[in-house]
Amino acid sequence: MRNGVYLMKGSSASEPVYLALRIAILSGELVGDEPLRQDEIAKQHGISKIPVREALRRLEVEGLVEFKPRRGAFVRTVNDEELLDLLDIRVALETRALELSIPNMVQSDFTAAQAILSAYVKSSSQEEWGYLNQKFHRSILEPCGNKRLLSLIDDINTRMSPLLRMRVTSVSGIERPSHEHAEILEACVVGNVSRGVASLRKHIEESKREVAAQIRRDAIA
Amino acid sequence: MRNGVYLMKGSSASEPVYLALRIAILSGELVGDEPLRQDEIAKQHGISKIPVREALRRLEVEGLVEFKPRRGAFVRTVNDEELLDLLDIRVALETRALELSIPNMVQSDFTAAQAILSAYVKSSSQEEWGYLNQKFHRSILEPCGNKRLLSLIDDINTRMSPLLRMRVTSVSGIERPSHEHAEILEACVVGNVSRGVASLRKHIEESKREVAAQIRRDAIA
DNA sequence: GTTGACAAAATCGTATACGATTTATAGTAT
DNA sequence: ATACTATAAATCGTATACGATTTTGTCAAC
Repeated sequence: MRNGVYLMKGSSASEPVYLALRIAILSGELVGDEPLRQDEIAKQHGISKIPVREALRRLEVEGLVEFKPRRGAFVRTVNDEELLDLLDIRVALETRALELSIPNMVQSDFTAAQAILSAYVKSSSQEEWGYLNQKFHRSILEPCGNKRLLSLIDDINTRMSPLLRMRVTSVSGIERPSHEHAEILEACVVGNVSRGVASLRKHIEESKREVAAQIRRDAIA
Repeated sequence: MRNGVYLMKGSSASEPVYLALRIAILSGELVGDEPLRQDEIAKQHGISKIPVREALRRLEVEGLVEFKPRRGAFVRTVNDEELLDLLDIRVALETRALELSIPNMVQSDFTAAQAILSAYVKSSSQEEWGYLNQKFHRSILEPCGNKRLLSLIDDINTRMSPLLRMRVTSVSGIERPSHEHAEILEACVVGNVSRGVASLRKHIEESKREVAAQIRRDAIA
């Protein structure tokens, strides 16, 4: 637009593209190794390549996109090994967060968490299940008071979500995790840090084993 | 360069700028809230603003740089609160890594770690101390076999280093950490996971308390 | 039908150009 | 001197332009 609007009001044409691409990748709309054509994306958003490239560079750091020299950007394919690695990182971060969180929890935290669990058992769709699951975890970790820790946990979950979607159609049903969630919350209520942490750790490690088993079976089939 | 070299061989003019800026910030050469003038940086590297901006966007995601709308990029000032938050994250990540690492450790890992400890007690400068400290931690965590966990630990340490440089001139001398390091390694050698993890946790938490105490004192003075 | 070579098209990465906005400067009024 | 405009300079963010590289398409040779 040599003549016309030169800039947005709030400045930054890259921000909307960044968010749009991020969602497209995380939702699974854009999948493995798909090339991200800069001109095309630019045209879709009615802008030039420059802010598109900035958005892609940001996604690169987040691990969602990969740049290959002179070949442009691609949706990053993450393998099973990475999924298991990320689950171990989750164990580390979430157990620490819960440890810091429990001493800070108050009555309203318990009721909020309990409400999510109630919705959880009633949930039907796979999608809703995953959403509530994440929400429950967040609800018991939020009181930890460490913002960077919480945002790091979110990052890891974000990175995992496309992987999990591919992997776990129905990893382990709803029975086990549901029971484990109740156990964790129970420990929080009575303020038993070590028991809560142990339960959470077992919960995530069990999920990891389930995923590992599924990967093993897939490898054979 | 309308006439002349249009592109690098290995492609990506942003990479060198990215690395240079990263080092400049982490080394403390560029400090708090300093504006990062795009044209100036571009000229220094003999390139245009475009790759400079891409480098800055990458650093933004890493938390080393902050963009203010229409005002450009600034070196991000990190406060004491963030330093303490990062230390808690370190506890989470390193204890988990050690837990996974100990069962994998072999004789050569022990001797390598011991060698670093020996150099450690002989080290004179503050700088060397910090370097060996980080190296010791890495040496006992590396066998964990989780690449993303290790690189996340590196990231966190990277983020902390400018903060620590400002904060800790000599947090706690060399006596305590040196003793604790030996204790951790001892547990690794005998393969006692829970004792090793407990020692490492105590070690980092003690450091955190030292830093917290220093911050408290500084606030008064 | 496959292979190889070459030309055309697509795509990348970045230099340059330029409107918009912010920051610095100068001049005027209080 | 201080405060307040008005104007100039600096700086930002991005559209456009273009050389370099990669990919695709064509066609002849085998």
